[in-house]
Amino acid sequence: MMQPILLWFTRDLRLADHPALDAAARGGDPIVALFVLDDASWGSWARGAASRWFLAGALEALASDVRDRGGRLVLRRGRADEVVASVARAVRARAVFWTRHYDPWGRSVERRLEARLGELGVEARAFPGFLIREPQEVLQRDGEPYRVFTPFSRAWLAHQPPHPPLPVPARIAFADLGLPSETVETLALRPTKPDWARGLRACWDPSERGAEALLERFLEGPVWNYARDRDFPARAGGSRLSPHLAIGTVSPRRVYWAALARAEATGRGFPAVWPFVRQLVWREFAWSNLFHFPELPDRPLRREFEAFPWAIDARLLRAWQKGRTGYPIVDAGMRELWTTGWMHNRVRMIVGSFLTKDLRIPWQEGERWFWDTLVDADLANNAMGWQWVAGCGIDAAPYFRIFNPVLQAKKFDPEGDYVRRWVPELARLPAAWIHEPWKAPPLVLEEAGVRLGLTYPPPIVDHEIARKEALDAFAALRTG
DNA sequence: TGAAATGTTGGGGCG
DNA sequence: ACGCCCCAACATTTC
Repeated sequence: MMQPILLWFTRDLRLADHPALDAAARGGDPIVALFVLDDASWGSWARGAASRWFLAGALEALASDVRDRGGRLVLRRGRADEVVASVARAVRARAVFWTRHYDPWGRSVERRLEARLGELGVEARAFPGFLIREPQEVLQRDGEPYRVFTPFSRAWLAHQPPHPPLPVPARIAFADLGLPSETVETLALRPTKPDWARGLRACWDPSERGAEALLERFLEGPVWNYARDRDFPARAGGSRLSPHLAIGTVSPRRVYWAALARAEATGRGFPAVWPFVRQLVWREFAWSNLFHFPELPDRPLRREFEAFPWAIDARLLRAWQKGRTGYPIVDAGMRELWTTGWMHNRVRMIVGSFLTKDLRIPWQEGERWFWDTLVDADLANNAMGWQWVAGCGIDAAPYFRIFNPVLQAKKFDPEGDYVRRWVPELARLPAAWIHEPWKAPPLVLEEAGVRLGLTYPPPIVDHEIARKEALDAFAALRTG
């Protein structure tokens, strides 16, 4: 038998627009498909629970696609560099191909792997595919990375248009060499004793086909109203592709091209899809940030924030996590997250501001919670988002930008539909009071069946006071 | 990808 | 008729 190519799947669990797979298939060599569940190399940033659930489904779907082509997706756990090298040796691979990482942990795994493969005399080739552009491509004139989104996006757009996405290779010679393999079950990616994944199953199809369906649905209509609808959490204005982009069941380039092609085909042109494409560029910006500032997930990029007087309070943190803060829009968001593994982006900003400014709990606590509970948990997006909302990032909201949860709710959930959906104990309150039930007249509360402190908590902090305290804390930071 | 505080303007009530 | 005041509406500044 010809020497196979070992295809190490990472966050690229798809067949379409997969440069490493395409290159491997092109030569006609047999391809051994391998996925390694490696928690150790990522340390405290090993995948969280919700994204493990999503991963399980994506692996099953990919395994099925590989099986349909005569092969078998080999599943292993352990240090990826060790496992990949040992499988490469066992199958006498000619080469190992994979999709490149951009986070510091993945990059060091790759460096160790390259060294091991070098010793074995096996070719090692890393391909793009996780991002549309490489982070090294989009730099300022002086070679420094951009620190502000707008100029980054301008420069990003000014580059040559990306290549069109690659189709699924017509012929892929996936091999089944009878290698020992875990199963998706033995990898224990899904919850068992308390099965909290019911809401996730109802929401997501974690497969390449699921991603394709979402993309098609989105481009059939919602994309044209994206700019108008995206900020209203009760509307289905977004694509919901984020978990697929995080795990690679769709490529960002495919999404980008599909949007542009649809704009073209319907005679609308680029501006019609820019608000949506812009979100893809934000993702590129986040990964550029992480690539150039590898401490992004753990340390504030504005170092003075190391000295910020946080107010750590486990009781308040738990109330936030459980969606029992007494601020309906915050609680709705946190419960949507818990139930579905996803939260509307506008609401992510509101709950983030509430945690870091109103409760003055360190942004890393929020980042951790999101990391564990989001199906779309993405190291760069998550870290950048939390640093942004806390005011310590490089293109961050100024420290004094404190969201008022009631005003935000009235503005972006004017009828209260979002709150009604996720905080059912308030569902019968009229829109006038639903975002601040503590101000509602007793009779209104009674008619809606709301008993503050019993059926729904009173606010755990007073926003007016918390806001002033946060500003004082920031002032203390500035004067040193 | 804010919100609150403060300043300005102009219409209208009223002595 | 006039000046004064109030205050809503809007703009600007500040946090």
